[in-house]
Amino acid sequence: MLPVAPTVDTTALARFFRVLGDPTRLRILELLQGGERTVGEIVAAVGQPQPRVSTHLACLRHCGFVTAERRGREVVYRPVLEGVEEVLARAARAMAPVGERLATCTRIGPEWV
Amino acid sequence: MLPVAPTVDTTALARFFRVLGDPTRLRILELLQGGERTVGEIVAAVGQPQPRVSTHLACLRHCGFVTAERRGREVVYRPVLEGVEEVLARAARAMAPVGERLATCTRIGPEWV
DNA sequence: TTGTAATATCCTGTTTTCCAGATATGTTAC
DNA sequence: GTAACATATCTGGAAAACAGGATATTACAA
Repeated sequence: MLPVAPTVDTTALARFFRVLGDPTRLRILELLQGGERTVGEIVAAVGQPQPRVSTHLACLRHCGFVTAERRGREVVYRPVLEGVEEVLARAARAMAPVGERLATCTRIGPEWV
Repeated sequence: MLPVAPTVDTTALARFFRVLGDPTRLRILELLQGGERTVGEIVAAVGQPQPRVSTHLACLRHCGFVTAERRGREVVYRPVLEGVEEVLARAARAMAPVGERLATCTRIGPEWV
């Protein structure tokens, strides 16, 4: 079997999934699906230190998942990438049968449970 | 705003996305959507060293994305997790507007382009 | 201007993940 | 049994990603 060219840009797609591959970023995206939120609200909602949340927001921003708008001394975040909600929903459903395994599987390399 | 409990198990979901967050694993999954394949075929198709492919296959196996069946001296892999195909398709579409950015964004941490 | 609130960035150490290559296991043929 | 083939695992090392905390930036108020 000859090497096969990927049907989509797997590099970009993998990176897309990697952005989604962090619990905090996922929670932020979920939260923003409820409408725009200030950083302060997001920090309070995910219950993690502000610098960390800010870094994750920067990631989502740079990768084009969300946009930020300054309003006075606050900054409001809002989702911009269409279809992400759908991806999350489908993934949550697809994952269900292996949820247990994924939750306990702490590593991706060897030392698999 | 009070801390909000995640609507889904974000830890497991994040890990799910992490499994998808590698180009080689993505290519393997795509390939397997065309039906079952032996390891040899997969190695040839993705054009990467056999031990590496084997490790990625182990990951997909342990996480419940695929199953393996020994047939003589070969091992045949086959997808088992329903809905993954759909997730990949939706993600590929959702990603399109930011594909460029994701492709050039080599890091997730600082040093953003 | 000085202070304070809101947010962003930088620095450092640790963990996770990946790769490369060597080697082990299992299967069939001779 | 031994050789050849197919696949899996192990080892070490490099790099990416993450956490924690200090610090910088921006905007507003007194």
